[in-house]
Amino acid sequence: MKLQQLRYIVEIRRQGLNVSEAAESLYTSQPGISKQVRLLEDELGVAIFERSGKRFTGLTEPGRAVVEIAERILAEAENLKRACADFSAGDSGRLVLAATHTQARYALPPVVRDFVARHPGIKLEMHQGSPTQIAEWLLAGDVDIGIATEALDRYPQLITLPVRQWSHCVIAPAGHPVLQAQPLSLHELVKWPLITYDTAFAGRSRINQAFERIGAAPNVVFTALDADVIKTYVNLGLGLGIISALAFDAQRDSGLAALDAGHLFASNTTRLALRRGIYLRRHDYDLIELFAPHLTRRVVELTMQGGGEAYQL
Amino acid sequence: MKLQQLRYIVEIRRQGLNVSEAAESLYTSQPGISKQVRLLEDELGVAIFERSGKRFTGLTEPGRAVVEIAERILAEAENLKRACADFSAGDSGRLVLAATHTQARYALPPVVRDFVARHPGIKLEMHQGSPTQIAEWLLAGDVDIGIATEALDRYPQLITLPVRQWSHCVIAPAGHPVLQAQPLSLHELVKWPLITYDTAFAGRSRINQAFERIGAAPNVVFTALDADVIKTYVNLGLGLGIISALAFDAQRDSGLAALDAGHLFASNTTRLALRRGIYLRRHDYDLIELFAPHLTRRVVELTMQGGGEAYQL
DNA sequence: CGTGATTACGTTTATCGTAATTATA
DNA sequence: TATAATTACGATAAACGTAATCACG
Repeated sequence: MKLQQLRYIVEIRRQGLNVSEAAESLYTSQPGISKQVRLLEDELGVAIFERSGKRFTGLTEPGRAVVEIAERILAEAENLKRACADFSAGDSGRLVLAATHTQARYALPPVVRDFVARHPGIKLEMHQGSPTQIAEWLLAGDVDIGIATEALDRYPQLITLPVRQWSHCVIAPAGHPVLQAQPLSLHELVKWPLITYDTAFAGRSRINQAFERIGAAPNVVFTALDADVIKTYVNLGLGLGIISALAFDAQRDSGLAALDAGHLFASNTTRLALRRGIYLRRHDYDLIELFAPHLTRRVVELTMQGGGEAYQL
Repeated sequence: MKLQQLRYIVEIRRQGLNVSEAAESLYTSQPGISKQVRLLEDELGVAIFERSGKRFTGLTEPGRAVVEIAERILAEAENLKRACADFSAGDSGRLVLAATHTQARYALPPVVRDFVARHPGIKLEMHQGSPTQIAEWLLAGDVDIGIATEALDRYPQLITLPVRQWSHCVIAPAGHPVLQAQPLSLHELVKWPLITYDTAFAGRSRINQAFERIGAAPNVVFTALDADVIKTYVNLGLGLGIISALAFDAQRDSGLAALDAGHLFASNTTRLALRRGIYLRRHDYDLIELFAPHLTRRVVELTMQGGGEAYQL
């Protein structure tokens, strides 16, 4: 059994059981792959692929097991290279971060600033995306560290770690009558047109749940993907905004006033996600700890080997 | 990077950094290994072994990471072969079981009988040992499935699954005055000489805890590794026995009487242990389910991929 | 000096690519 | 008939073993 052979069978499956395409994507010849697959099947004593004549039509039952294990082996081989690159390259390399708007705009800037100051040799890349996009990027190996509030814990192939809890706030133009409401209630909110996040973003699910629980239908006139857009329309007087408390800054948002809404909507947990089983370099640990000081190297290691559910905020 | 090279470095470490011995144990030449190690180090760009001149004196820091990952890769490669052997050989092969006396003597016989009847082609091996021995065997890969009440959950490299709960009973020669005690109490027990398990066997720890909690010192005159020995001495009138309720059978143990002691000592959980990350064959699943019907293939798979702590009895 | 790693070198085997062949949709 | 896998074959390279060399204790 050779690592090369495992690469071949994994790639054949990835390319929809087309050996020719697998050969092309691996920059080798099609007969070479064909032969190695045969040799591997002979050595293992089982057929990996179902064939009708000469075409590959599927994976056999043992083939599914073999490919699954082969993928793990190749992933570990990648880890091995990463680990060595980590040691030999010292403070250089690339770190790819993916985050939602809320995180990228309001939570990460100081972290990124400190990180690049501390690791000038490392190329820090950052991609903004939706929670599900971030999860997909992580699974595909395009991204090292993902940060979001929603969705990440729904992927069993990802390890997630709690970063911090936050709640929502309601924003209104300065002088708006709702600012007199003491205390703020959901029944008060349903009287006004509302502007908030799109579904599956920044705790929108918790907002829906809260209104459902009291049986009232909020008048959501506009939804956006980020708090900046919401603020813009609140400023125009289109309605009240419900945004993450992280996103409001009294100084910068001078024309607006905010009311805490932590008692109205369930709180949210920002989560950091990693692909299960990946090798983390020293910089990865460093960035994680800069962002969430309680997520020390030790905590992260324990969570990764423990299966990913141990740590609680 | 070749699997062979990984085998070489892992074996060198296993043989105490002696390349010549590694070559011997792998039935190959010493210069061959030497060269491949060099090639691997060149490819990875890091030194794996520390050398003083030509002697290997230790692992470098990246070397430790490399060897650790290499071991995982090789373990997965073994799993791959096991998986294929499982499919191609059909109902044949070897299954090695390890259990403590209590389990081997009282819980496993019907399971073993049914298993060999159902899988006549499989060579079922059974080894009796102490809980820590069983754990070590599992870690070394000498044993497929381990069963014990103590110690197994203290090894993070093992996955453990709860099989069933059981409690202790007190046995006495027929006609012994303690049999009149209604209900049986710890204070009653301390009046008599006691015979029970050695430490670290069959829930002895729970027995100690119970007496400590009431601040009384039990008069343990004799300890044994198994209930059969204990019964023998109870029969001789040396004292009362405290044994697993599983181990008492009114018919076979005709000269003895038993009193339930479930209310005196905390109950124990028999656990089944597997090495983390191992590939389980169909027979492995079958034996597990025969022994513990609630541990279906699905439950075991979920526990293994979840990290080993999910399932509760 | 003896143990043990490296270097040198020749044999063998395996890998890969090109070209020809065969089978399926 | 076109697409795609297998077979055939030759060139290249990698792996391995033997023998000789070198370094440390």
